[in-house]
Amino acid sequence: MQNRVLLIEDDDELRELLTRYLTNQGFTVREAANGRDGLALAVGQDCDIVVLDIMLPDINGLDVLRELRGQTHLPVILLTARGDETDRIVGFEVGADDYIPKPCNPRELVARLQALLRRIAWDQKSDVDATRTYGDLRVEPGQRRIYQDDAPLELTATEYEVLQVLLAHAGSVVRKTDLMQWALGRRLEAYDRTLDMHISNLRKKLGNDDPPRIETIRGLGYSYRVPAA
Amino acid sequence: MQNRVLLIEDDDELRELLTRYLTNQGFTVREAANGRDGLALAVGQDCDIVVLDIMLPDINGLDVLRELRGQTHLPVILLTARGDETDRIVGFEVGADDYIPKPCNPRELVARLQALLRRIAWDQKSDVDATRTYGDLRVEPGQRRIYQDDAPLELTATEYEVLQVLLAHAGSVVRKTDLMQWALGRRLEAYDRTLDMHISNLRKKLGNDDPPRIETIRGLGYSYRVPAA
DNA sequence: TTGTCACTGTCACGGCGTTGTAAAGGTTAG
DNA sequence: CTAACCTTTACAACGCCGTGACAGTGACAA
Repeated sequence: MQNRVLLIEDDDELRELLTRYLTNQGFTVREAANGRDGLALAVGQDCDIVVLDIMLPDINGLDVLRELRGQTHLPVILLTARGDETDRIVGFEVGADDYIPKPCNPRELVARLQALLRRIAWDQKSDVDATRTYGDLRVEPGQRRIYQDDAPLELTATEYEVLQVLLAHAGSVVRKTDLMQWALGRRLEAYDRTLDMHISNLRKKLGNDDPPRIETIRGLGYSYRVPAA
Repeated sequence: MQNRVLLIEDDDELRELLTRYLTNQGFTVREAANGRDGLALAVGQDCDIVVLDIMLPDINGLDVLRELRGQTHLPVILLTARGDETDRIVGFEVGADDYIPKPCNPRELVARLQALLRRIAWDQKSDVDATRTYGDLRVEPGQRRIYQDDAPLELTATEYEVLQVLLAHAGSVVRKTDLMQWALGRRLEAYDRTLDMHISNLRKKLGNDDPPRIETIRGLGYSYRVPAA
């Protein structure tokens, strides 16, 4: 895909350098030497991403960004003088996606451009397909459900968390103290039998196989073993 | 929206410092002190964004990222030693969204976290103006109406918002706190039963089917399930 | 082997927090 | 004023977590 970059930068030398580099890297580059022209090109929608210098002769770069954000959510990377922390924070607040201090390394600029474009491409596809399978179990994080052979298990919120953590560590041991922290969100205190109960209930709901799916490692914790395929 | 950060960092001191800061800023933080645990927590999908140190005791942070990218497109911000250009470029190539040199300024970390989360929210909301259909329901954002089998539902303004949000996330769980923020535009306070009432009224207007179209996920929120085609 | 002890499995119950819903109260628009 | 609608109040029902008790089990030493 040929990506189109709008480069808003008043320093002719730097602008031409970057244009050459970006073109070499396979981008189509449009150039503007001041804020007014840049804005006009940006709202023209003929680009996929904007690289915007903060120091501009006419309008301040942050004002350009503000104006732009009133109309679009076009991705914007700011160029600014190194160390100017105020500009940086304000830039993010106004709606910049990224920030690179000048003098900027062209390779880093390209890397950040590509990262941002990739992020947008990912986001526009549905990403809730992050389902994981462990033998006959299937975790659907979006639905917060776990299926066993396509039949949903009737788990409580805590049981889901516990089983999900065990599955994520399938094959290796999860210490009780970690399991407590990750699934229940609190420390394991002495004489606290809560976890044992959840494990017991989970085993019941998973069917009390032999050997058990949730294996006890005495004195340590538990381990989920995926049944032989 | 209550954002959940997964922080993978082996330096206990830095990790606790960042956790405290992020929590203060309104994030929910989960912690992992090594790559293996971090990976397991990340695929659990109980977080919205990952902050990942490159220097880890067990698995290299870049390998963690590679592994993660095999399964999800979860946004990832890398923490790495200042000036290590190789790591930086490789990091982006492997699929990182952003990069912050250590020692990192917590304010900058928060600014970048928010910029990235905002970008994702923008990208995913791109089609709110288009008419969408979910089974026998059809959302017409232009008219602010929802049709059931071509007959308009008599919804109040708030009911429309609530149902529209649930439909936009059809099939997955919408947490009550998010639903409140997105549909009612304010935070969910304790003992606030407003949402429950709107859900109750919506269920009545949608016809109290069995199984219910709007499913309750106790302790979490609601989920609209599209009736079997 | 036998006894001890700490750890684990699980039953049953209590209590608290969450949810559903009716009805009343308050607010806003026409 | 009236009507529509959002919010609050109140209460009932339920689900789920955590606890105490007791039995079972493995580890270890004598």
